[in-house]
Amino acid sequence: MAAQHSTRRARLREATLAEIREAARRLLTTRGPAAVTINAVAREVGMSGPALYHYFSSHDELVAAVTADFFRELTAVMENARDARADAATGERLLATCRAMRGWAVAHPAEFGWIFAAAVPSAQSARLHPDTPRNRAADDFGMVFLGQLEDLWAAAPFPVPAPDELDPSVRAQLAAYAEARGHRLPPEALHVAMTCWIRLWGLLCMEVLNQLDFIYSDVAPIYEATLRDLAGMLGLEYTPPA
Amino acid sequence: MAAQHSTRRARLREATLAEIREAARRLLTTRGPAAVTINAVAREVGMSGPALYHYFSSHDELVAAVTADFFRELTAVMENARDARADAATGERLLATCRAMRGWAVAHPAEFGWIFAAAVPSAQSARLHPDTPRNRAADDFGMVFLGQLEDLWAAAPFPVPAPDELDPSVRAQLAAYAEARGHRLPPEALHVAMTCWIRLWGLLCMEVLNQLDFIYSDVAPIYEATLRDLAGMLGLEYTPPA
DNA sequence: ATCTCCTCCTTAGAGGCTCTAAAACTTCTA
DNA sequence: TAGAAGTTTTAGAGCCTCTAAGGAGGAGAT
Repeated sequence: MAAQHSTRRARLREATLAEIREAARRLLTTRGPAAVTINAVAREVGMSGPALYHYFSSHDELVAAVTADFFRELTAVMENARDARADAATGERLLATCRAMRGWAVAHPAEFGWIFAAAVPSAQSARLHPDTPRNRAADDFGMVFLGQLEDLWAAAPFPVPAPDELDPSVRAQLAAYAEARGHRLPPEALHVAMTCWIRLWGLLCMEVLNQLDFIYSDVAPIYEATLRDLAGMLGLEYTPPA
Repeated sequence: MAAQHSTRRARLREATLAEIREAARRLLTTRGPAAVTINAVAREVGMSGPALYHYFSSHDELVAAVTADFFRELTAVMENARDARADAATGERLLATCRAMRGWAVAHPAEFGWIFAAAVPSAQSARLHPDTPRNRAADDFGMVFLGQLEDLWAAAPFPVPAPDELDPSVRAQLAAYAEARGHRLPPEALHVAMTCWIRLWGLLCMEVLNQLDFIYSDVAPIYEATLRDLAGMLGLEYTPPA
Protein backbone atom coordinates (compact mmCIF):
# COMPACT_ATOMS: atom_id res chain seq x y z
CA MET A 1 0.00 0.00 0.00
CA ALA A 2 3.00 2.26 0.28
CA ALA A 3 5.54 2.93 -2.41
CA GLN A 4 3.33 2.79 -5.47
CA HIS A 5 0.57 5.31 -4.94
CA SER A 6 2.15 7.56 -2.31
CA THR A 7 4.91 9.01 -4.44
CA ARG A 8 3.30 12.35 -5.09
CA ARG A 9 2.29 12.81 -1.44
CA ALA A 10 5.70 11.67 -0.33
CA ARG A 11 7.41 14.17 -2.61
CA LEU A 12 5.30 17.01 -1.31
CA ARG A 13 5.98 15.96 2.24
CA GLU A 14 9.70 15.80 1.58
CA ALA A 15 9.66 19.29 0.12
CA THR A 16 7.80 20.65 3.12
CA LEU A 17 10.22 18.95 5.51
CA ALA A 18 13.13 20.56 3.70
CA GLU A 19 11.46 23.95 3.76
CA ILE A 20 10.86 23.65 7.48
CA ARG A 21 14.47 22.80 8.19
CA GLU A 22 15.65 25.68 6.04
CA ALA A 23 13.38 28.04 7.93
CA ALA A 24 14.69 26.77 11.25
CA ARG A 25 18.23 27.34 10.11
CA ARG A 26 17.39 30.81 8.85
CA LEU A 27 15.96 31.69 12.23
CA LEU A 28 19.03 30.30 13.96
CA THR A 29 21.45 32.36 11.90
CA THR A 30 19.44 35.56 11.87
CA ARG A 31 17.97 35.62 15.37
CA GLY A 32 19.89 33.12 17.41
CA PRO A 33 19.18 29.70 18.87
CA ALA A 34 16.37 30.91 21.14
CA ALA A 35 14.37 32.03 18.11
CA VAL A 36 14.16 28.50 16.71
CA THR A 37 10.71 27.74 18.10
CA ILE A 38 7.99 25.59 16.59
CA ASN A 39 5.72 28.59 16.31
CA ALA A 40 8.27 30.88 14.69
CA VAL A 41 9.32 28.23 12.21
CA ALA A 42 5.71 27.52 11.34
CA ARG A 43 5.08 31.21 10.75
CA GLU A 44 8.17 31.33 8.57
CA VAL A 45 6.89 28.60 6.26
CA GLY A 46 3.36 30.01 6.29
CA MET A 47 1.52 27.45 8.33
CA SER A 48 0.01 27.84 11.72
CA GLY A 49 1.73 26.42 14.79
CA PRO A 50 0.27 23.00 15.39
CA ALA A 51 0.47 22.09 11.69
CA LEU A 52 4.18 21.69 12.15
CA TYR A 53 3.58 18.78 14.47
CA HIS A 54 2.61 16.77 11.42
CA TYR A 55 6.24 16.96 10.39
CA PHE A 56 8.11 16.94 13.70
CA SER A 57 6.53 15.46 16.75
CA SER A 58 8.25 17.83 19.17
CA HIS A 59 10.57 20.78 19.36
CA ASP A 60 13.40 18.44 20.32
CA GLU A 61 12.88 16.40 17.21
CA LEU A 62 13.08 19.48 15.01
CA VAL A 63 16.27 20.47 16.80
CA ALA A 64 17.71 17.01 16.25
CA ALA A 65 16.81 17.13 12.56
CA VAL A 66 18.57 20.42 11.88
CA THR A 67 21.50 19.24 13.99
CA ALA A 68 21.79 16.22 11.72
CA ASP A 69 21.64 18.54 8.70
CA PHE A 70 24.53 20.58 10.04
CA PHE A 71 26.61 17.50 10.76
CA ARG A 72 25.98 16.21 7.24
CA GLU A 73 26.84 19.53 5.65
CA LEU A 74 30.07 19.85 7.61
CA THR A 75 30.94 16.24 6.83
CA ALA A 76 30.42 16.85 3.13
CA VAL A 77 32.54 20.00 3.15
CA MET A 78 35.38 18.16 4.83
CA GLU A 79 35.10 15.12 2.56
CA ASN A 80 35.17 17.37 -0.48
CA ALA A 81 38.30 19.08 0.76
CA ARG A 82 39.88 15.70 1.34
CA ASP A 83 38.84 14.23 -2.00
CA ALA A 84 39.79 17.31 -3.99
CA ARG A 85 43.36 16.38 -3.13
CA ALA A 86 43.15 12.69 -3.83
CA ASP A 87 46.60 12.73 -5.37
CA ALA A 88 48.29 14.72 -2.63
CA ALA A 89 50.13 13.28 0.33
CA THR A 90 48.00 11.97 3.17
CA GLY A 91 49.29 14.70 5.43
CA GLU A 92 48.36 17.44 3.05
CA ARG A 93 44.88 15.98 2.70
CA LEU A 94 44.48 15.92 6.46
CA LEU A 95 45.51 19.55 6.72
CA ALA A 96 43.07 20.47 3.98
CA THR A 97 40.31 18.62 5.80
CA CYS A 98 41.02 20.45 9.05
CA ARG A 99 41.11 23.77 7.26
CA ALA A 100 37.79 22.98 5.65
CA MET A 101 36.39 22.37 9.11
CA ARG A 102 37.41 25.80 10.33
CA GLY A 103 36.26 27.31 7.05
CA TRP A 104 32.78 25.98 7.70
CA ALA A 105 32.91 26.97 11.35
CA VAL A 106 33.73 30.61 10.67
CA ALA A 107 31.34 30.76 7.73
CA HIS A 108 28.57 29.27 9.88
CA PRO A 109 29.37 30.09 13.48
CA ALA A 110 25.80 29.74 14.70
CA GLU A 111 25.51 26.27 13.19
CA PHE A 112 28.91 25.20 14.46
CA GLY A 113 28.13 26.37 17.97
CA TRP A 114 24.73 24.72 17.75
CA ILE A 115 26.17 21.28 17.11
CA PHE A 116 29.42 21.37 19.06
CA ALA A 117 29.16 23.81 21.95
CA ALA A 118 26.22 21.89 23.35
CA ALA A 119 25.78 19.09 25.78
CA VAL A 120 25.66 15.80 24.00
CA PRO A 121 23.20 13.14 25.05
CA SER A 122 25.24 11.14 27.51
CA ALA A 123 26.75 7.88 26.34
CA GLN A 124 24.19 6.07 28.45
CA SER A 125 21.27 7.39 26.45
CA ALA A 126 23.18 7.19 23.17
CA ARG A 127 23.52 3.47 23.75
CA LEU A 128 19.77 3.28 24.25
CA HIS A 129 19.01 5.20 21.04
CA PRO A 130 22.03 4.68 18.81
CA ASP A 131 20.24 5.05 15.50
CA THR A 132 18.66 8.44 15.52
CA PRO A 133 19.54 10.41 12.39
CA ARG A 134 21.32 12.88 14.62
CA ASN A 135 23.58 10.25 16.13
CA ARG A 136 24.24 8.61 12.81
CA ALA A 137 25.21 11.97 11.29
CA ALA A 138 27.46 12.71 14.24
CA ASP A 139 29.14 9.33 13.93
CA ASP A 140 29.68 9.82 10.22
CA PHE A 141 31.22 13.17 10.95
CA GLY A 142 33.58 11.65 13.50
CA MET A 143 34.73 9.14 10.94
CA VAL A 144 35.91 11.84 8.55
CA PHE A 145 38.57 12.79 11.03
CA LEU A 146 39.24 9.39 12.52
CA GLY A 147 39.23 7.71 9.13
CA GLN A 148 41.97 9.95 7.88
CA LEU A 149 44.08 9.22 10.90
CA GLU A 150 43.54 5.53 10.25
CA ASP A 151 44.68 5.99 6.68
CA LEU A 152 47.65 7.95 7.87
CA TRP A 153 48.54 5.26 10.35
CA ALA A 154 48.22 2.56 7.71
CA ALA A 155 50.40 4.51 5.29
CA ALA A 156 53.02 5.78 7.73
CA PRO A 157 52.58 5.08 11.44
CA PHE A 158 53.07 8.26 13.39
CA PRO A 159 54.98 8.44 16.67
CA VAL A 160 52.98 7.29 19.66
CA PRO A 161 53.72 7.29 23.39
CA ALA A 162 55.58 4.29 24.71
CA PRO A 163 53.29 1.70 26.31
CA ASP A 164 54.48 2.66 29.80
CA GLU A 165 53.85 6.34 29.15
CA LEU A 166 50.15 5.82 28.55
CA ASP A 167 48.07 5.51 31.68
CA PRO A 168 46.83 1.89 31.95
CA SER A 169 43.27 3.00 32.60
CA VAL A 170 43.31 5.20 29.51
CA ARG A 171 44.80 2.36 27.52
CA ALA A 172 41.99 0.08 28.58
CA GLN A 173 39.33 2.65 27.65
CA LEU A 174 40.91 3.18 24.25
CA ALA A 175 41.32 -0.55 23.67
CA ALA A 176 37.60 -1.02 24.23
CA TYR A 177 36.81 1.65 21.68
CA ALA A 178 39.38 0.24 19.23
CA GLU A 179 37.76 -3.15 19.51
CA ALA A 180 34.31 -1.74 18.82
CA ARG A 181 35.70 0.01 15.76
CA GLY A 182 37.57 -2.96 14.36
CA HIS A 183 41.08 -2.30 15.64
CA ARG A 184 42.13 -0.03 12.86
CA LEU A 185 44.19 2.01 15.30
CA PRO A 186 46.01 0.69 18.36
CA PRO A 187 45.20 2.41 21.66
CA GLU A 188 48.35 4.51 21.61
CA ALA A 189 47.53 5.86 18.17
CA LEU A 190 43.94 6.50 19.24
CA HIS A 191 45.29 8.53 22.12
CA VAL A 192 47.23 10.73 19.74
CA ALA A 193 44.19 11.04 17.50
CA MET A 194 42.00 12.12 20.40
CA THR A 195 44.59 14.65 21.54
CA CYS A 196 44.48 16.20 18.09
CA TRP A 197 40.71 16.19 17.96
CA ILE A 198 40.36 17.74 21.41
CA ARG A 199 42.68 20.59 20.48
CA LEU A 200 40.83 21.37 17.27
CA TRP A 201 37.45 21.15 18.96
CA GLY A 202 38.51 23.41 21.80
CA LEU A 203 40.02 26.07 19.62
CA LEU A 204 37.10 26.19 17.20
CA CYS A 205 34.50 26.25 19.95
CA MET A 206 36.30 29.03 21.77
CA GLU A 207 36.40 30.97 18.55
CA VAL A 208 32.73 30.63 17.64
CA LEU A 209 31.69 31.38 21.22
CA ASN A 210 33.69 34.63 21.17
CA GLN A 211 35.78 33.31 24.03
CA LEU A 212 38.94 34.54 22.35
CA ASP A 213 37.68 37.99 21.39
CA PHE A 214 39.25 39.51 24.46
CA ILE A 215 42.70 38.90 23.05
CA TYR A 216 42.58 37.78 19.41
CA SER A 217 40.88 39.64 16.61
CA ASP A 218 41.90 37.04 14.03
CA VAL A 219 42.14 33.41 15.04
CA ALA A 220 43.20 32.05 11.65
CA PRO A 221 46.94 32.18 12.40
CA ILE A 222 46.34 30.55 15.78
CA TYR A 223 44.56 27.73 14.02
CA GLU A 224 47.45 27.39 11.60
CA ALA A 225 49.91 27.30 14.48
CA THR A 226 47.84 24.53 16.03
CA LEU A 227 47.81 22.61 12.76
CA ARG A 228 51.56 22.97 12.53
CA ASP A 229 51.80 21.59 16.03
CA LEU A 230 49.55 18.66 15.21
CA ALA A 231 51.46 17.98 12.02
CA GLY A 232 54.57 17.74 14.14
CA MET A 233 52.88 15.26 16.47
CA LEU A 234 51.73 13.18 13.52
CA GLY A 235 55.07 13.19 11.76
CA LEU A 236 53.71 15.14 8.84
CA GLU A 237 55.27 17.90 6.88
CA TYR A 238 53.35 21.10 7.56
CA THR A 239 52.39 22.86 4.37
CA PRO A 240 50.81 26.30 4.64
CA PRO A 241 47.37 26.83 3.12
CA ALA A 242 47.25 27.26 -0.64
CA MET B 1 19.70 58.96 53.40
CA ALA B 2 21.17 55.56 52.71
CA ALA B 3 23.60 53.70 54.90
CA GLN B 4 22.40 54.76 58.32
CA HIS B 5 18.73 53.97 58.51
CA SER B 6 18.43 51.37 55.78
CA THR B 7 20.58 48.71 57.35
CA ARG B 8 17.82 46.35 58.39
CA ARG B 9 16.03 46.55 55.08
CA ALA B 10 19.32 46.24 53.27
CA ARG B 11 20.21 43.13 55.26
CA LEU B 12 16.89 41.53 54.46
CA ARG B 13 17.26 42.41 50.84
CA GLU B 14 20.73 40.96 50.75
CA ALA B 15 19.48 37.74 52.31
CA THR B 16 16.68 37.47 49.78
CA LEU B 17 19.07 38.11 46.94
CA ALA B 18 21.31 35.32 48.19
CA GLU B 19 18.38 32.98 48.61
CA ILE B 20 17.23 33.68 45.06
CA ARG B 21 20.65 32.96 43.64
CA GLU B 22 20.88 29.73 45.60
CA ALA B 23 17.47 28.68 44.33
CA ALA B 24 18.52 29.44 40.75
CA ARG B 25 21.62 27.35 41.19
CA ARG B 26 19.63 24.49 42.73
CA LEU B 27 17.30 24.49 39.75
CA LEU B 28 20.28 24.50 37.39
CA THR B 29 21.91 21.51 39.00
CA THR B 30 18.77 19.48 39.56
CA ARG B 31 16.76 20.23 36.44
CA GLY B 32 19.12 21.75 33.96
CA PRO B 33 19.67 25.21 32.53
CA ALA B 34 16.22 25.44 30.91
CA ALA B 35 14.60 25.15 34.35
CA VAL B 36 16.21 28.35 35.59
CA THR B 37 13.23 30.60 34.87
CA ILE B 38 12.06 33.62 36.80
CA ASN B 39 8.81 31.88 37.67
CA ALA B 40 10.40 28.64 38.84
CA VAL B 41 12.97 30.46 40.94
CA ALA B 42 10.26 32.61 42.50
CA ARG B 43 8.23 29.51 43.35
CA GLU B 44 11.35 27.97 44.87
CA VAL B 45 11.86 30.87 47.26
CA GLY B 46 8.13 31.09 47.99
CA MET B 47 7.20 34.28 46.26
CA SER B 48 5.05 34.73 43.24
CA GLY B 49 6.53 35.48 39.87
CA PRO B 50 6.62 39.23 39.43
CA ALA B 51 7.93 39.79 42.97
CA LEU B 52 11.27 38.57 41.79
CA TYR B 53 11.54 41.57 39.48
CA HIS B 54 12.18 43.69 42.56
CA TYR B 55 15.48 41.86 42.89
CA PHE B 56 16.47 41.23 39.28
CA SER B 57 15.12 43.40 36.54
CA SER B 58 15.14 40.65 33.94
CA HIS B 59 15.86 37.01 33.40
CA ASP B 60 19.17 37.93 31.78
CA GLU B 61 20.20 39.85 34.84
CA LEU B 62 19.50 36.88 37.08
CA VAL B 63 21.52 34.69 34.75
CA ALA B 64 24.38 37.18 34.84
CA ALA B 65 24.28 37.27 38.63
CA VAL B 66 24.56 33.52 39.09
CA THR B 67 27.20 33.42 36.38
CA ALA B 68 29.21 35.91 38.41
CA ASP B 69 28.69 33.74 41.50
CA PHE B 70 30.09 30.72 39.69
CA PHE B 71 33.10 32.64 38.43
CA ARG B 72 33.81 33.90 41.93
CA GLU B 73 33.47 30.47 43.47
CA LEU B 74 35.76 28.88 40.91
CA THR B 75 38.23 31.73 41.33
CA ALA B 76 38.26 31.21 45.10
CA VAL B 77 38.77 27.46 44.77
CA MET B 78 41.71 27.98 42.47
CA GLU B 79 43.24 30.74 44.59
CA ASN B 80 42.94 28.53 47.66
CA ALA B 81 44.71 25.70 45.90
CA ARG B 82 47.43 28.10 44.84
CA ASP B 83 47.83 29.73 48.25
CA ALA B 84 47.76 26.46 50.16
CA ARG B 85 51.12 25.81 48.52
CA ALA B 86 52.66 29.20 49.07
CA ASP B 87 56.00 27.61 49.89
CA ALA B 88 56.06 25.20 46.96
CA ALA B 89 57.69 25.82 43.63
CA THR B 90 55.80 28.07 41.23
CA GLY B 91 55.32 25.15 38.88
CA GLU B 92 53.78 22.96 41.52
CA ARG B 93 51.44 25.78 42.50
CA LEU B 94 50.35 26.17 38.91
CA LEU B 95 49.64 22.46 38.61
CA ALA B 96 47.65 22.56 41.84
CA THR B 97 45.64 25.50 40.53
CA CYS B 98 44.84 23.70 37.30
CA ARG B 99 43.83 20.57 39.18
CA ALA B 100 41.58 22.64 41.40
CA MET B 101 39.92 23.95 38.28
CA ARG B 102 39.10 20.48 37.02
CA GLY B 103 38.09 19.46 40.53
CA TRP B 104 35.48 22.20 40.56
CA ALA B 105 34.42 21.42 37.01
CA VAL B 106 33.71 17.74 37.67
CA ALA B 107 32.13 18.50 41.04
CA HIS B 108 29.90 21.15 39.43
CA PRO B 109 29.55 20.23 35.77
CA ALA B 110 26.31 22.15 35.29
CA GLU B 111 27.85 25.32 36.68
CA PHE B 112 31.05 24.88 34.69
CA GLY B 113 29.14 24.32 31.47
CA TRP B 114 26.91 27.28 32.29
CA ILE B 115 29.79 29.73 32.47
CA PHE B 116 32.21 28.34 29.90
CA ALA B 117 30.33 26.39 27.26
CA ALA B 118 28.29 29.43 26.40
CA ALA B 119 28.61 32.27 23.97
CA VAL B 120 30.30 35.20 25.58
CA PRO B 121 29.08 38.72 24.91
CA SER B 122 31.26 39.74 22.01
CA ALA B 123 34.23 41.96 22.70
CA GLN B 124 32.36 44.81 21.08
CA SER B 125 29.61 44.78 23.69
CA ALA B 126 32.02 43.97 26.50
CA ARG B 127 33.83 47.19 25.71
CA LEU B 128 30.54 49.03 25.97
CA HIS B 129 29.67 47.49 29.34
CA PRO B 130 32.98 46.53 30.91
CA ASP B 131 31.92 46.84 34.51
CA THR B 132 29.06 44.46 34.97
CA PRO B 133 29.61 42.16 37.93
CA ARG B 134 29.69 39.26 35.52
CA ASN B 135 32.48 40.75 33.44
CA ARG B 136 34.44 41.77 36.50
CA ALA B 137 34.16 38.26 37.94
CA ALA B 138 35.20 36.76 34.61
CA ASP B 139 38.21 39.07 34.43
CA ASP B 140 39.21 38.22 37.98
CA PHE B 141 38.99 34.57 37.09
CA GLY B 142 41.19 35.04 34.06
CA MET B 143 43.79 36.70 36.20
CA VAL B 144 44.16 33.63 38.41
CA PHE B 145 45.58 31.74 35.50
CA LEU B 146 47.33 34.58 33.75
CA GLY B 147 48.74 35.94 37.00
CA GLN B 148 50.43 32.68 37.76
CA LEU B 149 52.00 32.57 34.34
CA GLU B 150 53.25 36.11 34.91
CA ASP B 151 54.78 35.03 38.20
CA LEU B 152 56.29 32.05 36.52
CA TRP B 153 57.73 34.20 33.78
CA ALA B 154 59.14 36.64 36.30
CA ALA B 155 60.72 33.83 38.32
CA ALA B 156 61.98 31.67 35.48
CA PRO B 157 61.15 32.66 31.90
CA PHE B 158 59.80 29.67 30.03
CA PRO B 159 60.74 28.84 26.47
CA VAL B 160 58.88 30.88 23.87
CA PRO B 161 58.78 30.74 20.08
CA ALA B 162 61.44 32.72 18.27
CA PRO B 163 60.21 36.11 17.05
CA ASP B 164 60.13 34.91 13.44
CA GLU B 165 58.13 31.81 14.36
CA LEU B 166 55.23 33.83 15.67
CA ASP B 167 52.90 35.17 13.01
CA PRO B 168 53.30 38.97 12.84
CA SER B 169 49.57 39.54 12.98
CA VAL B 170 49.28 37.39 16.10
CA ARG B 171 52.23 39.21 17.61
CA ALA B 172 50.52 42.52 17.06
CA GLN B 173 47.27 41.33 18.61
CA LEU B 174 49.12 40.00 21.64
CA ALA B 175 51.20 43.13 21.96
CA ALA B 176 48.03 45.20 22.15
CA TYR B 177 46.70 43.03 24.94
CA ALA B 178 50.07 43.07 26.73
CA GLU B 179 50.06 46.84 26.64
CA ALA B 180 46.56 47.01 28.10
CA ARG B 181 47.65 44.71 30.88
CA GLY B 182 50.85 46.53 31.71
CA HIS B 183 53.38 44.47 29.78
CA ARG B 184 53.89 41.83 32.40
CA LEU B 185 54.31 39.22 29.66
CA PRO B 186 55.85 39.78 26.26
CA PRO B 187 53.74 38.72 23.27
CA GLU B 188 55.62 35.46 22.79
CA ALA B 189 54.99 34.45 26.39
CA LEU B 190 51.35 35.47 26.09
CA HIS B 191 51.08 33.20 23.09
CA VAL B 192 52.32 30.26 25.13
CA ALA B 193 49.96 31.19 27.95
CA MET B 194 46.98 31.29 25.60
CA THR B 195 47.93 27.96 24.08
CA CYS B 196 47.87 26.45 27.56
CA TRP B 197 44.58 28.08 28.44
CA ILE B 198 42.91 26.99 25.21
CA ARG B 199 43.92 23.38 25.79
CA LEU B 200 42.59 23.34 29.34
CA TRP B 201 39.38 25.07 28.37
CA GLY B 202 38.76 22.70 25.48
CA LEU B 203 39.38 19.56 27.44
CA LEU B 204 37.25 20.59 30.40
CA CYS B 205 34.38 21.79 28.25
CA MET B 206 34.39 18.60 26.22
CA GLU B 207 34.28 16.65 29.44
CA VAL B 208 31.40 18.50 31.07
CA LEU B 209 29.44 18.45 27.80
CA ASN B 210 29.80 14.65 27.60
CA GLN B 211 31.61 15.07 24.32
CA LEU B 212 34.20 12.53 25.39
CA ASP B 213 31.80 9.92 26.74
CA PHE B 214 31.88 8.02 23.49
CA ILE B 215 35.47 7.01 24.12
CA TYR B 216 36.59 7.90 27.67
CA SER B 217 34.86 6.84 30.85
CA ASP B 218 37.42 8.61 33.03
CA VAL B 219 38.99 11.81 31.81
CA ALA B 220 41.22 12.42 34.84
CA PRO B 221 44.30 10.73 33.36
CA ILE B 222 43.78 12.61 30.09
CA TYR B 223 43.79 15.85 32.05
CA GLU B 224 46.98 14.80 33.82
CA ALA B 225 48.59 13.93 30.50
CA THR B 226 47.64 17.39 29.27
CA LEU B 227 49.12 18.99 32.38
CA ARG B 228 52.32 17.02 31.86
CA ASP B 229 52.40 18.33 28.33
CA LEU B 230 51.85 21.92 29.44
CA ALA B 231 54.48 21.56 32.16
CA GLY B 232 56.87 20.51 29.45
CA MET B 233 56.00 23.59 27.38
CA LEU B 234 56.49 25.83 30.41
CA GLY B 235 59.79 24.30 31.44
CA LEU B 236 58.30 22.99 34.67
CA GLU B 237 58.90 19.74 36.39
CA TYR B 238 55.69 17.74 36.25
CA THR B 239 54.74 16.39 39.66
CA PRO B 240 51.82 13.98 39.88
CA PRO B 241 48.87 14.93 42.07
CA ALA B 242 49.33 14.43 45.81
C1' DA C 1 -19.51 8.99 -10.09
C1' DT C 2 -19.74 8.41 -5.51
C1' DC C 3 -18.02 7.01 -1.08
C1' DT C 4 -14.58 6.42 2.17
C1' DC C 5 -10.16 7.11 4.03
C1' DC C 6 -6.00 9.37 4.76
C1' DT C 7 -3.29 13.42 4.94
C1' DC C 8 -2.84 18.01 5.92
C1' DC C 9 -4.35 21.90 7.94
C1' DT C 10 -7.20 24.73 10.93
C1' DT C 11 -8.98 26.76 15.45
C1' DA C 12 -9.51 26.26 20.54
C1' DG C 13 -7.36 25.83 24.60
C1' DA C 14 -4.49 24.27 28.78
C1' DG C 15 -0.55 25.50 31.04
C1' DG C 16 4.07 27.57 31.09
C1' DC C 17 7.08 31.49 30.21
C1' DT C 18 8.70 37.00 30.51
C1' DC C 19 7.49 41.10 31.84
C1' DT C 20 4.27 45.40 32.90
C1' DA C 21 0.72 47.72 35.56
C1' DA C 22 -1.88 48.58 39.32
C1' DA C 23 -3.29 47.83 43.65
C1' DA C 24 -2.49 46.16 48.48
C1' DC C 25 0.09 45.22 52.36
C1' DT C 26 4.15 46.07 55.49
C1' DT C 27 7.50 48.73 57.62
C1' DC C 28 9.90 52.86 58.59
C1' DT C 29 10.03 57.78 59.41
C1' DA C 30 8.57 62.23 60.48
C1' DT D 1 -0.47 58.68 63.58
C1' DA D 2 -0.14 59.82 58.66
C1' DG D 3 2.49 59.53 54.80
C1' DA D 4 6.60 57.65 52.31
C1' DA D 5 9.12 53.83 50.84
C1' DG D 6 9.70 49.19 50.00
C1' DT D 7 7.68 44.67 49.10
C1' DT D 8 4.41 41.65 47.29
C1' DT D 9 0.15 40.39 45.08
C1' DT D 10 -3.19 39.83 41.22
C1' DA D 11 -4.43 40.77 36.38
C1' DG D 12 -3.12 40.45 32.00
C1' DA D 13 -0.71 40.90 27.27
C1' DG D 14 1.89 38.23 24.38
C1' DC D 15 5.01 34.64 23.61
C1' DC D 16 5.92 29.51 23.95
C1' DT D 17 4.86 23.78 23.63
C1' DC D 18 1.77 20.62 22.79
C1' DT D 19 -3.13 18.24 22.65
C1' DA D 20 -7.81 17.82 20.93
C1' DA D 21 -11.28 18.14 17.71
C1' DG D 22 -12.81 19.05 13.38
C1' DG D 23 -12.78 20.65 8.23
C1' DA D 24 -11.04 20.43 3.23
C1' DG D 25 -8.91 18.09 -0.19
C1' DG D 26 -6.99 14.27 -3.08
C1' DA D 27 -6.45 8.82 -3.64
C1' DG D 28 -8.30 4.38 -4.05
C1' DA D 29 -12.46 1.32 -4.04
C1' DT D 30 -17.11 0.24 -5.40
